[in-house]
Amino acid sequence: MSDTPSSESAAKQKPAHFIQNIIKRDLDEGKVTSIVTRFPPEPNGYLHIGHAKSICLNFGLAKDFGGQCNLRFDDTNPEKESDEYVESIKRDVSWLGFQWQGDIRFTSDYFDTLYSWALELIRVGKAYVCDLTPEQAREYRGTLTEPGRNSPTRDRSVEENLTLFEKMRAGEFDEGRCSLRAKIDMASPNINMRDPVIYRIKKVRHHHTGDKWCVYPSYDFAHGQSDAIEGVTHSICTLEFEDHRPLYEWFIANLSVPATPKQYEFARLNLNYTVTSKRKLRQLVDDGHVDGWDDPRMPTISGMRRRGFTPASLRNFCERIGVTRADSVVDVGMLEYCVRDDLDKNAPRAMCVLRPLKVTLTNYPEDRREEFVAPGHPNRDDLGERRLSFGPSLYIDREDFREEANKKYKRLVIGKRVRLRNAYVIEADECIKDDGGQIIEVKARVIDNTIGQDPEDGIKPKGVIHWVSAHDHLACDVRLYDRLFTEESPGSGGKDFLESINPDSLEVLTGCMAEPSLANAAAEFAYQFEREGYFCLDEKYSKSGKPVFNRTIGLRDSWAKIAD
RNA sequence: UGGGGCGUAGCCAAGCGGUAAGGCAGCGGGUUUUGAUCCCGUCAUGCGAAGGUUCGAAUCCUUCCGCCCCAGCCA
Repeated sequence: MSDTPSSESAAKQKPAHFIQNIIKRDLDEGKVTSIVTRFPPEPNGYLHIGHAKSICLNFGLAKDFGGQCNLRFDDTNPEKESDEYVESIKRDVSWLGFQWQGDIRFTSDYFDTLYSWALELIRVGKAYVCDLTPEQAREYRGTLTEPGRNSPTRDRSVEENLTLFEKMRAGEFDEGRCSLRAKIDMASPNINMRDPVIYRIKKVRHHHTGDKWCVYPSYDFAHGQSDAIEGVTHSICTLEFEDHRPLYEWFIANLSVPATPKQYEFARLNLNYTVTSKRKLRQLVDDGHVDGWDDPRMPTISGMRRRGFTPASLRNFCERIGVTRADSVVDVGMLEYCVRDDLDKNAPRAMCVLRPLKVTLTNYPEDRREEFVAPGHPNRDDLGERRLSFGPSLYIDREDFREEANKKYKRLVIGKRVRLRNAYVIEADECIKDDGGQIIEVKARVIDNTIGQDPEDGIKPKGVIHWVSAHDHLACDVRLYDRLFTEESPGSGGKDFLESINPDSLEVLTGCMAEPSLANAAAEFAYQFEREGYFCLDEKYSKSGKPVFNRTIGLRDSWAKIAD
């Protein structure tokens, strides 16, 4: 019996955003009978959190409205593109949980059609071969406040243009020698309409078409027409393309395209303490500030995957931040919340001591061993249970012991008691220091009959700490990550963004000790190390028998505020 | 200083003439063998500003202010 009335769930539903409203209206009015969207990355780098927003939007819309979403590589500039990027993008989209409709598309698959459309434009006198060099073209274009001037070759005959363009295609001209331009309006207040270049010469091998072409269509000439070829109904891009929309529409109106897609723009994602420009991410990689595109500190999809972020958490994040036309900077804390939210619900629990401190139980027989059973998750029986072996010698975290402390400190203190998670309550008697005054061991006593119950004398411990036994644990390393930048907006105020790199964004802990069950950890599988945070195996640095764990994200820590 | 956009809490974001949803963060409290989770409460007499229209304005009008994008043969 379902007791969730649809009205109640409807009341809790997130309100539709402006693009969903546009689609609803188009469907209602019969402008389209079903929708087609597309995610169109250029394969010139790795995908990042900003792309995740676009992916979730485009694939999400198709799902919500029963339409389809294509994956199309917008590969019109062979100089920057490669198969390595194509492969990583395919992997990232799939990993995020989306499946594109049909085969993967490449804009380069449409080069023949695009070329014929260029000829079509020439034949109706709406495109011409321009002999201006790139530098001259810039001068002729005018400025933001001054109109441009017509190219000296703007009025060539159709025949001459056809001949010249064919020669361009045949490789008879050097790069930059000439270009094909749309004949629109050199005085337009919109600079994109001042006779934009639609074909340029690039004698570069293309990752997908090889050496077939030496002229390549520009983004503006390729994008809308490719949308039309695929039957895309709603072509969604970011705000900076807004000024290109009149041009997008001009091509659709002036060419014999099979459909009339419409372009809509939304605000790209910005996150504080993060950079999301391809140029900057590339620089972090190339200059060696990080371990590669998939460094766990990177906001790339591959970096976040290695870090231990889950597809569901990223999708949830994209859902929560909304889709609008207002420039905004989302607090990275929102992302962290989504990651914790998903991991808390799904990650099995385990104990791992990050900074070991030896504890000897003086009243526990030296040769005695016990086994305790602990739940895999405090409120999910389906996650099973694990076995913990207990003995007279243990390790706890250095942070969890103090010789003396005030009442706010709820961990182990001399003369006080603490609960060992899933095991006994113990009481500390003394600690031993080395010559440098460093505490190297704690002597403590087990309080009898405290498994699953409070001490019989009524003196209850205030806190609970995690532990591993000395005789049975797994040695491991742990890599702790902090935000990559120390400033909310790296590189703002004319500074170089590299100046605000956080020198402490990576802390490698060696000699950590985990409970034995962690020996079976697999990459991309999250655990909660109780009281520490969420962790997953790092595939790159782990070796058999010596795992390395990445801290995906720490637990929320209200003690940190009290401790200050 | 041309053109195109955008301004609702610390952050994100609903709202579309009927008297400011929700989430994150924060703060206070409760439960707890994780200082976690969970639960409860609290958080905009005001929507960039000033005028105007109206019984009534975040929503309509006017003016002003601020921020973002555009002068690649990049996307």
